[in-house]
Amino acid sequence: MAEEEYGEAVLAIVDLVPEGRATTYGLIAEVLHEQLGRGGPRNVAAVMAGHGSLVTWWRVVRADGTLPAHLADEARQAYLGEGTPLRPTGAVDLAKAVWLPPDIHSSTP
DNA sequence: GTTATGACTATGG
DNA sequence: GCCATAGCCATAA
Repeated sequence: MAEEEYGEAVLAIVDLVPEGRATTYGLIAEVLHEQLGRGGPRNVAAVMAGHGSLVTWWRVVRADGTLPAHLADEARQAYLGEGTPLRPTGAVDLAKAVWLPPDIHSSTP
């Protein structure tokens, strides 16, 4: 159970990512692991695969700023429209565009 | 209960 | 710089 809760949490964080920025599966997974006690980049990806269409999925990239082949093409257009810093390789320049997810473990009273 | 799979990550060649 | 392997976590069959 609680798959929805995990999914909601993932979608919520993704929805919080500001324009022109991006975050990684690992970071989201790490924060969720603090909140829900379970975590894994694979699971975050699994949620995105199922509910990704409901959020700005292109703002979530892999640890090196790249994205799977079937998404890179569409994500690229989104990045151009939002002004997300990209690398010559077509990947997101995480050095500038990285966005740290809200660490509720320390921010929330 | 066991096996297979995945929008992942880190390390080694 | 790119390709292959190992490890990890949860879901689905």
